[in-house]
Amino acid sequence: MSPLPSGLLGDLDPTSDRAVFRQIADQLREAIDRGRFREGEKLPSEADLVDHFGVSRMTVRNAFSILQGEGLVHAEHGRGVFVRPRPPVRRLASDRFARRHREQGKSAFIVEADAAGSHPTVDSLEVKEEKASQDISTRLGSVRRVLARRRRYLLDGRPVEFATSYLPLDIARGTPIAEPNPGPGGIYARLEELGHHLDHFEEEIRARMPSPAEVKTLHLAAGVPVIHLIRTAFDTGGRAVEVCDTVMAADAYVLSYQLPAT
Amino acid sequence: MSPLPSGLLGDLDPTSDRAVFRQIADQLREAIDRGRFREGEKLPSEADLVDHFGVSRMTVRNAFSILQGEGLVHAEHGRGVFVRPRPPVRRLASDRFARRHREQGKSAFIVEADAAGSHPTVDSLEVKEEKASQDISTRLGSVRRVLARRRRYLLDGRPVEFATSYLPLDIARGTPIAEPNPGPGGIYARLEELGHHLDHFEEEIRARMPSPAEVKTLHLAAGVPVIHLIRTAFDTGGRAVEVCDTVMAADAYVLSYQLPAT
DNA sequence: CTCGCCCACTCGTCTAGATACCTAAAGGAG
DNA sequence: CTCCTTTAGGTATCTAGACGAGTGGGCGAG
Repeated sequence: MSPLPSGLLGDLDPTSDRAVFRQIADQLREAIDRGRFREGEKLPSEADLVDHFGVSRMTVRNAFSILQGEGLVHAEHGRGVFVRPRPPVRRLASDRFARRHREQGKSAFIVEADAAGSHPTVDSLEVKEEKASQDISTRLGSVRRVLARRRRYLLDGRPVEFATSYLPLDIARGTPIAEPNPGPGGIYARLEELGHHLDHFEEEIRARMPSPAEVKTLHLAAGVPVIHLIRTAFDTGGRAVEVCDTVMAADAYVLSYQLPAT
Repeated sequence: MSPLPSGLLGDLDPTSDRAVFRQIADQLREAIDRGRFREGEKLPSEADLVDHFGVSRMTVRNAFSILQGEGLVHAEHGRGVFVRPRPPVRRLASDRFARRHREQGKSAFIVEADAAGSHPTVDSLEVKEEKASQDISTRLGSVRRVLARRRRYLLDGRPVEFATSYLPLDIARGTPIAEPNPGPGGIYARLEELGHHLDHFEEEIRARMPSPAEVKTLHLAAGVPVIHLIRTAFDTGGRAVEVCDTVMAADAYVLSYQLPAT
């Protein structure tokens, strides 16, 4: 219960219209922005702040809850509240599905993570046939049932992405694509071997807060949104041959695209 | 203080490990997902839920606070808590900067919004020379000062996007680009007229929770992330001629890109 | 020295109020 | 009829305290 170092945080302004817990949140936010507290560093405990500001504990907790919602800090039960470190991000370039990257033998995720010096893992593999949702059916051109390939990607043990690929049964059934491990180069390599020469991809990107299930699967901290990416692969005949639905921890990714100016 | 319609919400499970306020949040979330409460509809008041579940008010508020963080509901002081309606989204296609779209005379934003039947506005215009931040300087190739063009875009009165364009002074100073209204086709049209023939754009996309300033500028509800897009325009000589830093309300946008498979 | 236990510290959850302020509708004064 | 006041029903903020439970260090037993 050592008192706060004086000067670290200021006083409240009783004349202000701003609610006390917001003022406290503002002070902490500013201290973090100014680098007074570094990444991973422990903030003053709730009890410290109760003493320093002379408010009740709920008020302090309200302040912390604001900062958590902003993704600035995270609380650890029994330890304290910490400045949330910015994890290393994974950059996705727009040429990541270029044919030349498929010749290697490993999946794009593994190759890329190895190059970045991280330790990649893939788990939660599930491959099965199922009924297509309305949305997937529309994107694939009115198919009823699809082959679904689900998997989760981890970097250095941290889950960062959860993806499901959907393929029409007439394309995928009975091929290596329906196997848990589709072989070198991934399913895009298999699709081309099967005569579905890929022409282009379309990607749709949204960002939103995660559902409770996504929080669990991706071990998301409070205040971390997800990037929801839906990619459709088209063959040279203009047919949609695959839809991949991906949910990514937003703090782990930067997406990068090149657009022609023509 | 009319009692809740029975059957709308269930009971608590006292044997569950799950905290009471989470159980309440779960029930409300499920009721919303199942369509028991529609978009814009008012949820039971805090007092109703206090009575129904036999808990204290703080517990109910905690439950609401979870749902707010998920972007599912929003509270209106003195009115109630409402299911947050999903606003119409603006789709950004990857060909939105194609040269053919520039010949029209109006800015891309206006044309597109008119086509979608919304009422577009642009405000908060500011054009001035300033010192380049480290990041902007790097992207533009070590320039010290830049012309900054700031503006905010609104759809039907709702702010959806806040953007700043940065251009090297040797390109922009003294040209229509330095005017508040750069003329038909926007600054990309002017750049081409000035001999900077555009070759391609690079876009970097991140998603995160907004800063307090962004919440204010974009009138963001709780639980709405922002999409942060940084676009760099390159001329045919490979020089970066503009960087545009855009912050978008994530619930108002779907980004769409086409990637070649080659 | 090592292991296990205890205790201090810390956040998590919940209660039971009090006061403030906002909104909307009803009702009364003009 | 119009406008203002009242009032009921909402959320916003804050207090004071209780108990639960995870963490980690210190200390004593072996």
